[in-house]
Amino acid sequence: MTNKHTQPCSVAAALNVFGDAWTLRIVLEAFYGATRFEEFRRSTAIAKNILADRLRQLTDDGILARRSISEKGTRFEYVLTEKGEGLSTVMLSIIQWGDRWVYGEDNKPVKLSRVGTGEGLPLFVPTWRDGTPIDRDSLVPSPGPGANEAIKKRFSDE
Amino acid sequence: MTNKHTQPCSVAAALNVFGDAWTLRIVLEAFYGATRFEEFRRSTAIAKNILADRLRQLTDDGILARRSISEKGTRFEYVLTEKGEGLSTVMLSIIQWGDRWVYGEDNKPVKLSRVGTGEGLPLFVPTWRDGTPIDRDSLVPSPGPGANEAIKKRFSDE
DNA sequence: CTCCTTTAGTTTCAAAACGAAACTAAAATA
DNA sequence: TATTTTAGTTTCGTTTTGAAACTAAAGGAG
Repeated sequence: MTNKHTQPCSVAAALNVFGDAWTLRIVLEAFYGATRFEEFRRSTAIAKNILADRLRQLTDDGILARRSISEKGTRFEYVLTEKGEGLSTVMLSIIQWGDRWVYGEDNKPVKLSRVGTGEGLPLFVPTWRDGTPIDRDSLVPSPGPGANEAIKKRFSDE
Repeated sequence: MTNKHTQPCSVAAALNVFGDAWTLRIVLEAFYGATRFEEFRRSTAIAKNILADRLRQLTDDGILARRSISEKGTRFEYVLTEKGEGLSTVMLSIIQWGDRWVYGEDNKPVKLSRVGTGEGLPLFVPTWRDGTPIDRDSLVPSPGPGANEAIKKRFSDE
């Protein structure tokens, strides 16, 4: 990812990390437990050169950590860092959106449940502290502590 | 997006819709209230040909609806459909991840608050019904109602 | 009504990214 | 020891991107 986005915006910054066709797919497989190069390749059917590149990016960006497995080996495992685990909310909301809007609730390809209980993944809806769902028109953006002049100008009056 | 992903997977399907550098950035601006071509272009600094293409995709994919404004005009507005509004959870979790892991909580460029009260956007964490946060190792994937043979084979025993 | 600016694009063309296939080399397995 | 698997890299044609120039209609100013 060649730092395409330069504007101060968390979504832009996030897209510099995973704004492409494969990165989040790889992260999903890591969530499902994949750790090895061939594991990622088989489960996603991504081309090997692209996979190698993305794993390098993800490692550079601190989402995955690459650890040598078996002394003096050319074998490695890729494991999610804390920053990578932090993407779980993003992953889960994408899964729920795809289930609902692409496949439909009763046609979803994969079901996620809780180990032990078997309880299904509950649909989650972000809410305000009083429990009201956060919808678009209850939200107002304003310059944050790290805003630059452009952001201040843009969000001060509108 | 040339339906790059063919596997039955909600994340793969979602990436066919927004797995690129710009689409979610455009959707964010729509959330912030942008409706017009030039509005999207100014706020994102995207190239015009790319913007035109992405707006077309988003319209084709049912995320935005393109509506003529002012009779017999070549002026249009792009508004989020219900499917597009459905991405709000995804948008919010990306924003929170970027705030936390790219900029840092006390350096975020944009602050989101509730209209009226001014209440800040609460950090949201998906939980099981008993309130336990959903973490990676409490989750187990299994074939869903729309699973094909490949999915069944993959998730039945592991 | 006329000129100027804004909006909403399309076209062109060079540069960058993608991806299939072949190739490499070490390690694990039979 | 031979074969297969793993983890890549290299090559090269195809696709996508993006900056810049170009169109053409609509809106606004005087």
